Amino acid sequence: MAKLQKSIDKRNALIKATIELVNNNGFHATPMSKIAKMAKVSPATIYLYFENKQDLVNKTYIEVKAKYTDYAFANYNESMSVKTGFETIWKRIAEFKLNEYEHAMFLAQCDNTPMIDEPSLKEGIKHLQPLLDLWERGKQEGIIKPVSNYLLYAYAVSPLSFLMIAQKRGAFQLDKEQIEEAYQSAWSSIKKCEQ
Amino acid sequence: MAKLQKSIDKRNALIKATIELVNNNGFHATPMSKIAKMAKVSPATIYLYFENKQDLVNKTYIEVKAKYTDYAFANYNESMSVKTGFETIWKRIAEFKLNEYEHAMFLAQCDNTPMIDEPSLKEGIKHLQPLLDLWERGKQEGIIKPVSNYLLYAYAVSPLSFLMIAQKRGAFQLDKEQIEEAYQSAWSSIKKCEQ
DNA sequence: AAAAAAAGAATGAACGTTCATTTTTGTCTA
DNA sequence: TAGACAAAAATGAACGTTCATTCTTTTTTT
Repeated sequence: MAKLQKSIDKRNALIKATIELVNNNGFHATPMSKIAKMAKVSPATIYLYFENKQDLVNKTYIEVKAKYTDYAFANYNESMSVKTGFETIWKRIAEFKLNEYEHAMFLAQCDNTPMIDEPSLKEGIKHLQPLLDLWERGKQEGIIKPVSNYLLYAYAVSPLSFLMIAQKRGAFQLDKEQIEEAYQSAWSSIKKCEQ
Repeated sequence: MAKLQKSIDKRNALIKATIELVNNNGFHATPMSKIAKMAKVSPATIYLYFENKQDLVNKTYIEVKAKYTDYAFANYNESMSVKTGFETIWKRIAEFKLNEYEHAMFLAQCDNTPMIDEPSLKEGIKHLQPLLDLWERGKQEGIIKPVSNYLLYAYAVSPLSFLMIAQKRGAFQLDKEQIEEAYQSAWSSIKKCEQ
């Protein structure tokens, strides 16, 4: 067990270093040698855990995406009403983007860049399924606008990415009240009018 | 004039090649030699027009950003009402993101990556000023929600970036009706309630 | 024919990856 | 239980390649 434990620690250190360095310098400007140094490991050791640099960054993406969605759905269960369920998920997503912004920034970079290969991007999308299922239910119940889930996501969730980046750049600071207001705006955007 | 003309053509070809290659491969995977080849120019020639690779990509960013905002404000003038002005600008932004998506994708990558240096990012932001001015006027007139311009942008404009990327990835297709609906959603998000 | 622009080849540095070797871990034997 | 030994893990140095940039020469322009 000691052996396995040690390995997992190193793997985690490599993933952590990758996130931090890619966030600060971008994929192109983070050499394997720097990742190794930050993880306190020899460059050669990386290749015991990952096939190559692309594999390292793909796996990092998938792990961070899983972390994101675990976080988002932590307080949610399917017996909730559509409205409560959405509020629960949305607020967790907001919390993640604003508190765990190292991870959120990394995802934003991956999602706007040809950094990650297609299969890994596909893999990452799967994790959002519970939110899509909730919306489908909402549409059937006549509570949610009968439009594509892409539109719902764009209206209600994607603004949080913009706010996270503006906040991270120090442009302004979000407080509790603004988050509540942003939530109301998100819900208004996706709920069926005048129910 | 012939000399200058020729130079501008080459410069434009270099900028165009940079956009296309960075879009497809990312900054890290587009060597100067490929940019040169696509622009039908020797690698050494690039250095007659730009200081170095970073300068090339910075200048490309600023040019594309200027193109974006010129496009966005083309039909707008300050004598319009707040509501009409916003609709005019918003629809042009939508058009740009969906039709000129090569340029829009490039901007998205720049804005989510440490690819562009800080001064050039700052330079690029300036161009949005007319929209911010319009919002300030709207707040004074009691038409627009009295909240930070960052929030207004997040609610009303940033969803378009998400939709552009989804569309570009072939995930789904936006039609006229959905754009109109997205506009209504955007306007609802920023207008002061129940005026 | 001088000056400017452009070209291709050359250069040196940096990078991803691999190789040969050492260190650590875990197991088996006496 | 001590010690030997095989397997696994880890390492630092080395390799070959690629890249941004520069140098020298050629072509074009005026």
